[in-house]
Amino acid sequence: MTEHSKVIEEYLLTLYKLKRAGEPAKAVTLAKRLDTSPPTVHATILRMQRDGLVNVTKTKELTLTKEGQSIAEDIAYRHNLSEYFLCNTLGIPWYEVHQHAHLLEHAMTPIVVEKLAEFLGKPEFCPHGTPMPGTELPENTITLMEAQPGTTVEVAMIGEVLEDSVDLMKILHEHKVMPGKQHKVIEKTEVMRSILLESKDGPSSLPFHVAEKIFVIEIPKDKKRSIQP
Amino acid sequence: MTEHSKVIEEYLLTLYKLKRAGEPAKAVTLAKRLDTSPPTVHATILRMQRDGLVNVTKTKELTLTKEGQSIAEDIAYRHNLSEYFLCNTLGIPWYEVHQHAHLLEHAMTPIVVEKLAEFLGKPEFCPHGTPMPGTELPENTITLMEAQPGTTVEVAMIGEVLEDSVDLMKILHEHKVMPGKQHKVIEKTEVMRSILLESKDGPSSLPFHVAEKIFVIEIPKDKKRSIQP
DNA sequence: CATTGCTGTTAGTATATGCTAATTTCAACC
DNA sequence: GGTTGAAATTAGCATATACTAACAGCAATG
Repeated sequence: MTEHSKVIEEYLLTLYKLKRAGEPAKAVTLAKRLDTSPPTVHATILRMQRDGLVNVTKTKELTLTKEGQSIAEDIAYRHNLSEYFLCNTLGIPWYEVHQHAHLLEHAMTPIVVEKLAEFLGKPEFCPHGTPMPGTELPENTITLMEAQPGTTVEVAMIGEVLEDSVDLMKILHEHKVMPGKQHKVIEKTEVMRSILLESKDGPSSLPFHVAEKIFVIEIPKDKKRSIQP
Repeated sequence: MTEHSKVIEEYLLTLYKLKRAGEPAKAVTLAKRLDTSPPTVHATILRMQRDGLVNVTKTKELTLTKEGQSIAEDIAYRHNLSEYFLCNTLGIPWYEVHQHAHLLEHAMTPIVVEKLAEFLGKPEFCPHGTPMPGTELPENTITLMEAQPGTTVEVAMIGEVLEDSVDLMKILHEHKVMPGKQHKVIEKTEVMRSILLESKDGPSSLPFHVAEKIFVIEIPKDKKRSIQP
């Protein structure tokens, strides 16, 4: 497990997240996510292949090798741990921590990771609800898109894709669409392509493409507010 | 104050530390400290000149520009703050924190720096006793080389040059030659080129080249143990 | 004054990372 | 089957960072 450059670590992490989200792990997707040109991505992938980090299938799908996977999980862990620290220890708002963690994740030695994890009490989820590698979301987790109008749901995780837009994150925050909060699904309107929610903090409207990336757990009616005070 | 690469930040920090230590800020020195070849240093300095970070005098001395100085102080602050955090919050031994901070110092956004400083209570010294930029050691600080046999001194700072050798740092730790600890100067032998110390934890012998980099404060006889329990 | 030796500099390379423009490939669609 | 369009790739280039080998400059020393 040699050390790799920041760039390579970014590629690995992005591939890892794409796979997690069930999105196609192709070169174009990487290019879009990383905001780099396709030729650059191409060249970088060649180096990663050479170094045994990824494989390319006949259909041009990118798959992480054992080693690539292992490194990616490591980076994801450092990222989530950093976010947890920034939010819970330093008090940086949960919707802002992503960008800061983005730098820290490449600058932590194994000892720092270990000591930080101990200090934080070995958290299993980052402030956006993303489980650390090795941990999973509850079985009954669905996306907000799949939630039926009339039901009440508790937010479990804000999809990582959404984290890139601080503006959007801030709005989610203002509407208390955040892990642990409960919302009632009012309606899903195809015309507006958005979902209307209501919580004790007021109503919210989320476009479909956002709702797709928000993961929730349906709360049985008789257990409502069991978690949320 | 544009962002600069890790490499450039390293050069700036090294120049800053050289100047602090009163050592010649020349290209060769940089090459040795950074363990890179002279041609590489040469080329990098050209870029730094181009970018308004350093000036080169006729005698080939390197001086930081206003901007270079300002960035260097920033990095030094991030470094010292990181060390303080790693040592006091995470419990990593003081003689090991340098290497870890070396990575973190380039990965902290201004907000993280600010929040971390608040969290730590705005410390003024790192675990090695190095003052944060803007803070100074007491006026009466001398090097251990200058301390007279027979006097008792309290360690104020372990020179940053020494931090690079973990082995040496560990020995200093084992002999309790660390900030805040008091030692009696027994003798300074020219033949052995070393200084003999004694503290309640036992005797120590430090070679001159190390003693030169250890900064102490002479403790008046009647005030001995006023600080150390 | 000439030699020695450190320091700085030039020349020549290499690699990682980035770009644009142009070309190829390939599947999907008419 | 041929066309079209997205995706991949190639060509050509630029910059930052590294190296070794070779050479230049200059001060100290004999």
